[in-house]
Amino acid sequence: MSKASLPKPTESELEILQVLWQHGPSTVRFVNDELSRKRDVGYTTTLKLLQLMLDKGLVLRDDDSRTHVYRAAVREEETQSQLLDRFVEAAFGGSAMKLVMQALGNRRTSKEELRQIRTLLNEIEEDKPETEKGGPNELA
Amino acid sequence: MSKASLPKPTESELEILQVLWQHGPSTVRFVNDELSRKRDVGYTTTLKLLQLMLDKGLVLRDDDSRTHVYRAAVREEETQSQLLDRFVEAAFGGSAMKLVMQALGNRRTSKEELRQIRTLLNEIEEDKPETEKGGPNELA
DNA sequence: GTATTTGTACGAAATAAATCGTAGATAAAA
DNA sequence: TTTTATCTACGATTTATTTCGTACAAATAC
Repeated sequence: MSKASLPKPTESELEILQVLWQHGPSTVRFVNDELSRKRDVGYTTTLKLLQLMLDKGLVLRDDDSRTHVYRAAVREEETQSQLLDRFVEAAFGGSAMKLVMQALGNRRTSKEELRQIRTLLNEIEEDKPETEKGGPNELA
Repeated sequence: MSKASLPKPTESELEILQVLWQHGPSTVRFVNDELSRKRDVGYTTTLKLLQLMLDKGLVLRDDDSRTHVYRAAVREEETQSQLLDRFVEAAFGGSAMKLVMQALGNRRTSKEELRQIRTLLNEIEEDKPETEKGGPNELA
């Protein structure tokens, strides 16, 4: 299995992955511009990060032209799921329920969102584990 | 506000906080024994960590007797909430909904847990925020 | 053609986190 | 009392992460 062998992205790397997930394959320049919208980052810092991520296998790149194009090598939901497991373990002592309750309790949730969750709950309860086999669910 | 000024605990520090939250005020020895159940940690490592956490204000200590007793200086739910915010931002691009959906979707959830969530959803919808005020909830 | 801009590579410094060893004090055991 | 165990303090090392400077190649502007 190659999945599990990929290293957990650091927080900075995650930021970059977010950009790639959201915008698709991008140049260093573009990624850096995106990151710069939030905080101050040097161009070569972003470049270096992407190079390290390439080494780690977190991204792939097309270097046919001088200006390289990077794209995510890991899937968003998979990565999130993996990080979520670690986070639940670290911060909530393994109780995903506690986390969900807090996430729901601590912020205002719209009617629509509540409806979505109810729908999901129903699906889970109806115990139809093979609704969309294989891949992660396509919700939200 | 002093709340927001407390630094975010690292992963190791969180492990220690979990012990203190779960067992109450504890000696270094006890904390270390607890941590050792999961992984290999040297006694002085745990000691040092607790000392650093004291500096940061994450724990308090009673050093009346030679064997110091440490206790959490931050509340569990507050800390979790704070970490949750950061995590949602970092890993889910700010979408708490995505996180909840994944947390629910990606693992087997018991009938009882589903019931609890439904109850919470009802409370949220009915807009009665004071069901069980004050104390930590007894869930999970 | 020369200068300027834009790009990659990569070493190295700055920062943060975790781990451990050793010293010295106190307490408990022998 | 002497020895052994337990405890705190704290410096130093290791490892991970982030950030940046400099060199140099290629493209673009003048």
